[in-house]
Amino acid sequence: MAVSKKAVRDAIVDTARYIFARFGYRKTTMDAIARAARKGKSSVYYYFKNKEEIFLAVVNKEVGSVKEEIRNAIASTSDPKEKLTIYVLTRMRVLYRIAHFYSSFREEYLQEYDFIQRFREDLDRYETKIILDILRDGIKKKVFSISDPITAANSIVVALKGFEYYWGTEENITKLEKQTEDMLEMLYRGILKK
Amino acid sequence: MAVSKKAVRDAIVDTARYIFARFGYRKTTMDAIARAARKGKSSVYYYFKNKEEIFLAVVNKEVGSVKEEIRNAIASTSDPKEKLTIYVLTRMRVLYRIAHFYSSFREEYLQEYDFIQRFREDLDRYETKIILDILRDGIKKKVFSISDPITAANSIVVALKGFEYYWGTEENITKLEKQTEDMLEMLYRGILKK
DNA sequence: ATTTTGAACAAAAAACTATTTTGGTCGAAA
DNA sequence: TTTCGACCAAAATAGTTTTTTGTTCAAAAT
Repeated sequence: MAVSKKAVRDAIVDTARYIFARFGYRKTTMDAIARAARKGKSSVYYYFKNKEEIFLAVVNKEVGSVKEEIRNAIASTSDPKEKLTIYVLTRMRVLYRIAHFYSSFREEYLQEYDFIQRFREDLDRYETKIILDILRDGIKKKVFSISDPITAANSIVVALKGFEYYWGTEENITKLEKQTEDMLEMLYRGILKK
Repeated sequence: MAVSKKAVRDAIVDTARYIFARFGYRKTTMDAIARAARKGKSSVYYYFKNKEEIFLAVVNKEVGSVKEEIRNAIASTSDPKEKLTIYVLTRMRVLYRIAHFYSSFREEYLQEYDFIQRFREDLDRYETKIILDILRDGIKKKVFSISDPITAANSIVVALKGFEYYWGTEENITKLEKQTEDMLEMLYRGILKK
């Protein structure tokens, strides 16, 4: 056992990631994955039950990376306002980058696969929880004034979803970053006169 | 000329609306439209150049109705805050209703048709303008305090887009209404402590 | 003059068939 | 324990025929 089973599995996941990104789910073949991983096709089946399991592994790892990247970004400060800003901006950039990396999926009928739906819901819950934590911390530290943090967190998640539409069309991220900062400013100050 | 040419045209548009809603764009046939309008297939061509022109007429009328419904709704008050609330809630309800009426389009690959894209952009500009007008009026009336109303209007449009995602999945509108009101509350007050 | 329609036709979609590719299995070899 | 060639059924693709559909047009009806 020169290399561990897990190491080979991980290597396959890493190469599969590029194949999936370039060809989408449907047009990616097991043979292509195997060849890219310098393995026989049936060897791949020694590590994975089927195609869906490979894809799930890819997505799982991707989600893990996203969460870690965001976690690292918001760890840089303890100021709630700053933390929320960094969270929202990082989230926007990371998801924009991923949407462009997996660009081939745009022309695929994604809603067919219901495990995608489940991942979205999972990510939504994760987002809501992070935001909620930041909001609660901000309330405790007397930075935020929010009567119902859970509701507020949900609203922020919904509002951030609005950017999704532009990931496909908008080619340069600068505008989106500006737009994100603008929305945050509004969120902080509100628009009502005191 | 018992009935005007325009009247017949309008009647065809009205019946075509239901056919398109039930079958989507691609699966709607000229023959089906003609039969539903109690006309020979070639008679329809006396009123419309082709299939796309009929569909465009349907969409145009729909957009007109939406705009009118919203215009009527926000005419009920002159208070800026109330007006913005009514606008956002009405918009949510109207678009939710339309998304459900044209439900067959969900399984159609809509992005193929670029005239749909143009309608979205048109509606976006319309929305931005309405919101901007309300914001400016609110500033003048010392109800709102906004440094850059154009930017704020854009941000609100983006945030409202977030609801779009739920039109397909969410079956009862009550949750969405509640969610909309929550988001508005946050928009008004902001979350920062003064 | 305006409106309607049946007949006709090219283009597109659908149905069908033959062929190839692909996901997945298994037993043997390394 | 890991790799892989051989194999198979199912699915995708390519190729062909048949049917449907969008559009035109000249003639008939109003």
